Amino acid sequence: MKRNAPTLHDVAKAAGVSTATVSKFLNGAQRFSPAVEATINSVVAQIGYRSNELARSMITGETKTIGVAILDINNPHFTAVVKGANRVAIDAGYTLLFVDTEENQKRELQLLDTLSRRVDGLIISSRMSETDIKTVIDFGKPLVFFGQLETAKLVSICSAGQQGGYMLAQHLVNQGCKNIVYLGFSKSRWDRDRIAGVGECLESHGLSLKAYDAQAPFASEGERLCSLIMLGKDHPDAVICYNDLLAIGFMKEAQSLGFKIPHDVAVAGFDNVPYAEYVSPSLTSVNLQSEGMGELAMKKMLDLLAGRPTEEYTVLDPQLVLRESTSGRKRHA
Amino acid sequence: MKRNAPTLHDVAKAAGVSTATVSKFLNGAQRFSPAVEATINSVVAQIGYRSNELARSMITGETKTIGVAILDINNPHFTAVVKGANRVAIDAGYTLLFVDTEENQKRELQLLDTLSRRVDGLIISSRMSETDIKTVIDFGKPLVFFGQLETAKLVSICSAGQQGGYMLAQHLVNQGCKNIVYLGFSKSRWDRDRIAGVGECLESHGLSLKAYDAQAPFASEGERLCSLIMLGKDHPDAVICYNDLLAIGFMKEAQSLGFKIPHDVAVAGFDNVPYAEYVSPSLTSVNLQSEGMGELAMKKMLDLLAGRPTEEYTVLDPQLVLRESTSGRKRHA
DNA sequence: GTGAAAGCGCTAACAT
DNA sequence: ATGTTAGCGCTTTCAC
Repeated sequence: MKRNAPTLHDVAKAAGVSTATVSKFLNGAQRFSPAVEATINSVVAQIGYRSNELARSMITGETKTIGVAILDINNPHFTAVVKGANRVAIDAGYTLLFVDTEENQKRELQLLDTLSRRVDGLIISSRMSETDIKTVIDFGKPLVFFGQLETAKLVSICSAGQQGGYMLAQHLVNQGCKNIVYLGFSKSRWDRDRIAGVGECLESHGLSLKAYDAQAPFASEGERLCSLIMLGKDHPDAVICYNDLLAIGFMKEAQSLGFKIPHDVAVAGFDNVPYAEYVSPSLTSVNLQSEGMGELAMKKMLDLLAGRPTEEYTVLDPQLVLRESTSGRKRHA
Repeated sequence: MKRNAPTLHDVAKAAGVSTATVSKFLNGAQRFSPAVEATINSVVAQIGYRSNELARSMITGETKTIGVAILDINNPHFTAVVKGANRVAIDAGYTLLFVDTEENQKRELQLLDTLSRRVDGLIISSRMSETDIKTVIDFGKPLVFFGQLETAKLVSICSAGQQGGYMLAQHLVNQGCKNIVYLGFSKSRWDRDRIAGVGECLESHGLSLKAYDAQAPFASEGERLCSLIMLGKDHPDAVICYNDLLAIGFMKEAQSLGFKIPHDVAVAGFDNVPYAEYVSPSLTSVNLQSEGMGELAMKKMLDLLAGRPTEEYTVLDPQLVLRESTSGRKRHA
């Protein structure tokens, strides 16, 4: 364990050449005589020289690193996004650095600030205001954002939540459901789209929609709100949740309360998290292509970095994934 | 969107003072006359100056950032570790940077190398060889490792997997199970401990243990291996899985095959992931304190960074979390 | 209190 | 093919 790491200078001196030579050679910017190259190589190996990336980045202005800010690393939707982005980044020779912004929403801007200085670009999922987003834009780094902004104009990606909501509602109506409620999470940027789609569909069938609002998109909130939703007079025959986590919690509690799913109440969510398949009954969900969103975000980032043109606003298609919680039939293979 | 960010120099010039003054003031290293301070403040606000952390870090040698390498961000165990570490880091004024090493095990060393150059310390969860770990140690950054190493001497943390295994086995024996198998994941550093604990307990009861090995610690592997385990002659009456994910997959498939859990076969796992509570039947698990591990790792890192003494090797106590998959009774509140 | 000047470790013209 | 020389933006003695 070295205390003072060897510098380019040390290598140059030991190899009897100039720092410029060592620098160029090590960066593959230029070839040198075999003798020189060999000497440099051996010296590097000998003294265990490793370039100081900080100094290097300072000059080149490049870190070969992309920052990804996610809301909650415990949420499978976000981890899937990260997985997708990571894969693309690695293939392109970039490293992904993540920060989890949930634990400290107050410091989110500061966190992004810190992150932005260490990376070449930022991929952000956030609930912050458009004003704050403007601040982030002013950090001056290429930016890819999840979700559509009203005022700010930037590269962004989203899933067609409205269509997803419509699909889900249509499916439930087809199953004979008449009294459908939406268990939402209004703090999220996506909530509005989803409920709008559901509402639009129901309206077209002459049905009305009642909505509840969760404080957090967690299973525990689904559990908490279940009795409120199910133990009033004429309980709903279907519940569409803002996400799968809420739905999973809701299902558990509903079953504890003695309801049969989907017989007494059908339940569905959004995100198609892996666990949707493993709960009982398995959960019908709208696949929003979480991983695909991550991949796409990273691809757009690479476009931005390379100065290639990239579509400003991309919408991914949702897909209904039918399972037992709304069908009662054997789920599709 | 600024192209060239303003520098300390710009601030100094605009404020009519020297760069040294601005630097010292902004870092709170020294007080100046009210007039000067006010001018600097207003100039900074005006031109939107932000310190270049790269340049700063280059000199101070500090980044106020800790790198965390995790095996798979999709695994709830690891995300919990991250959550715990993140909380402690933020409270101490540090930022956490994560990398997911799964996608590219071949490049893991390189990834850690890249990461190590940008952070003050490294917290690592890895399956790499002790030789490779030596290389990481030579990066010269403070290091906290999850898991005990045989040769390398470094600050590390682990859960008492052996005790956890013993507890689980004892519990199943108490429930009357006689034919217990272990569905392991031998590539993991923890697998050996867990099976050892299980084996030790069974041996003390004159029972033998059969073991299977998964290729990955995922639910899909649990599903895949289920028929192999359950459809031979005299199937086991209890299956202890390396982790909850395997157990969840196994349970789903076992139920598809017509087995009742825990009546026909009891199932248990390790990690106590959030979803263990939401599957049916709910899954008995050994709580390894994932979040606590993350917190502790970060605390040790802070000790290291501050030059405080810290226990070299810490073992966290496991706790059996009893649920329906092994008890048949109503689960504990 | 305030500033001049010397670097941190590296890259990038521009020589030679 | 190799070296010289400026910095990058910042901190930090050490003067005044």
